[in-house]
Amino acid sequence: MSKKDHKSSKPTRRATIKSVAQRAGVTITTVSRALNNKPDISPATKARILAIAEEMGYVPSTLARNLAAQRTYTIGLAVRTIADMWVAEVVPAIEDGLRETGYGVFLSTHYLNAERERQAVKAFHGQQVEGIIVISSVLQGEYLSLQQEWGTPIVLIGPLMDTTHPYTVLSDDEGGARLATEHLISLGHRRIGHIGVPDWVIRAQERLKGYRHALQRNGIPYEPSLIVPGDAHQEGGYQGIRDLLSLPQPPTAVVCFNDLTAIGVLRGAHAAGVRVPKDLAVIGFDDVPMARFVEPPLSTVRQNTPAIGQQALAMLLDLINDKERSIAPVILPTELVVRETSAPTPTR
Amino acid sequence: MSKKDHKSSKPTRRATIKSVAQRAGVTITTVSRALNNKPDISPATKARILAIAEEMGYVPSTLARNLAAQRTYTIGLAVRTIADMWVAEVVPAIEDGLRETGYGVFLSTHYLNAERERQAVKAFHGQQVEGIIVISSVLQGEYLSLQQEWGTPIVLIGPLMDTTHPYTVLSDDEGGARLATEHLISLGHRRIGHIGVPDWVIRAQERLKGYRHALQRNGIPYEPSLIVPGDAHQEGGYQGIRDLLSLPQPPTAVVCFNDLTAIGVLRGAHAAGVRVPKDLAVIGFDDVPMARFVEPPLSTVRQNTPAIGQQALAMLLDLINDKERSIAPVILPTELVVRETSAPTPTR
DNA sequence: TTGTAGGCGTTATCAA
DNA sequence: TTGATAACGCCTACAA
Repeated sequence: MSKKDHKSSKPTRRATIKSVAQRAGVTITTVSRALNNKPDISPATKARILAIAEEMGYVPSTLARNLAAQRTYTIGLAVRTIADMWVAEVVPAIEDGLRETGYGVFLSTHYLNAERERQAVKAFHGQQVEGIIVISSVLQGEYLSLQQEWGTPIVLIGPLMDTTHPYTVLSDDEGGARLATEHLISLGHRRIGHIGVPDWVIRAQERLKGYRHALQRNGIPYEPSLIVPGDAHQEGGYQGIRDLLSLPQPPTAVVCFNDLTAIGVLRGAHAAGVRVPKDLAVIGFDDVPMARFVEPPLSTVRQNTPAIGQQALAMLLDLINDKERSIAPVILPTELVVRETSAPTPTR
Repeated sequence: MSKKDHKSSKPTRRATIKSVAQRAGVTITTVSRALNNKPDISPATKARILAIAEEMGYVPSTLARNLAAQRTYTIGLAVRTIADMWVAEVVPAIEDGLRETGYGVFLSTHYLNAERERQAVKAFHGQQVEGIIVISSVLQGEYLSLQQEWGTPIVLIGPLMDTTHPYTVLSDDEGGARLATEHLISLGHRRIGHIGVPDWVIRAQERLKGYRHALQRNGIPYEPSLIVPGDAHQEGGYQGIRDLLSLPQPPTAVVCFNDLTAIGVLRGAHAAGVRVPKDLAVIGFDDVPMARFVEPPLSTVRQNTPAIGQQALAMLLDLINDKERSIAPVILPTELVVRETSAPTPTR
């Protein structure tokens, strides 16, 4: 049994509005009216046509419909990768918000590669999407001109992006880091380390800023030796905590750029015979799924990813529908999640 | 600064083949030839037209092109949810395979809801996709007729599906479970429990079958009391192991339907004061990311998800291009991942 | 209430 | 080598 049996043996073409019209003995205009429940049609014929259409398995061609209407009801979604918790939480929010509207979603993955990202967005334009959302982007300073050239709204979200773009939604990273740091301070810690990432990651600077503000607000002097760079991965956390612990006066707590870094810290501390949270308090950022499964379960800061998706979509739809929109970025609050890696200082 | 500045200030309509033709003083036919580098055109006019098109920022309308050509170079991808490791591993494989071909991907999430799934697939048909891949499906016995009615190839993959559909790619669940069970047997275990899921999950039966075959091959009698149902979640594992441990002769090892079940077992065993792997060996299925982060790291069986995606795509493209295709399901091997929850029996 | 006819932006088939 | 013209499938005035 080959393909032929399933496909080619059925040379019957796809049902069109024309074929339905013929079968119903009316013109396509009438069928069109029935399908789009326009007023000017008798209930009887309408019902009859609908029944016939149903029976013939007729599904309107979006292609033709869109060509006529000069719209596509389609948006493009370019993501770093699908295998990422952040993306996995945002995309459903966008998709669900779109469900009611009848929009379709084109998906493309760019793996944080500039050329791929550019290609993906160009392909979307070729496909005549009405708007584009990019989740994590490495392109800098290109989107505004593309948006203008194409007349297609582009909204940027995600941990990596061109923050100069006028249409963005982001988490309050500064506030989140401040929350984390103040939590540790409230537990009595005064020597608090920070493991970040290289400077070019914009959001990292926000988080570092939040850390510094928290210290400042509480009259704790900022000490550069307590700041070490990481790499947003476990390795960086592992190495970072080793460095911090080898200081003459090591910190009693550490704020990490993200959960992966924090998990690296947990390992590094364990390897160095330092107990968490007894000897060292640790806090991450992101609340990745495995945060609750590490030993001990990680205290962290959670972003409201579904809300980010919703807001980004709302922004995009507003732009598509020519609604006025402030170009100020939408900034969403974060939430402290206290688990077991944060405890009072031993001395207290 | 409002949206207007970015979009509406550009009231110039999108360039069309017609406007390019006018500007070049030729007919659209000639322009079409120039753009699609057809033979019958003089190099001179071709160059001139191309230059003008470029200058006008002309991009052909995919909509019109597809309508005329009756092709869309687009496939539909209906997934259970994006926030699932299995999906997250398969989708990139499909996307990457498609990248070279110039096909676009429509994404839709159905959350294992029959009506949503039906709608998603119908929407794809409306969008005139050339093929559809459904990742995890609850629709039974519908796809074959849809495929025939629409003339659109449909390939099913994922842990849940209509196995009667002619075009499917799946993991060798039976073999995987056999692998897991034989691993435990080779460690000296003879009383091996099994925590499964309700019968209606087809793939679960395969896994149970693999478990039984392994016992049989090794001359170990099958004992129904060692088989308890689970729910594919932690709760089922937790409860299941409590039940098994309360047996007069509890098992020394347990094969779980999936990793979540196994993690539940780990908790249940811990709560009951049973040490893993010293008193009880545990093995899961799927190798979810957190499998390596639980304590102790979980032994499990991994599916070759990227290969599943690749095979599904290859199958779909073959069907689209009217290549002959066996209707036999493609079955891909699994791999044993030994970590620390499986150890020899204490008595040995 | 129903039908006619033109248009949406391309491609493709004939003629010229 | 170029141009007219008919699809493609649907929508929407305008007519009947």
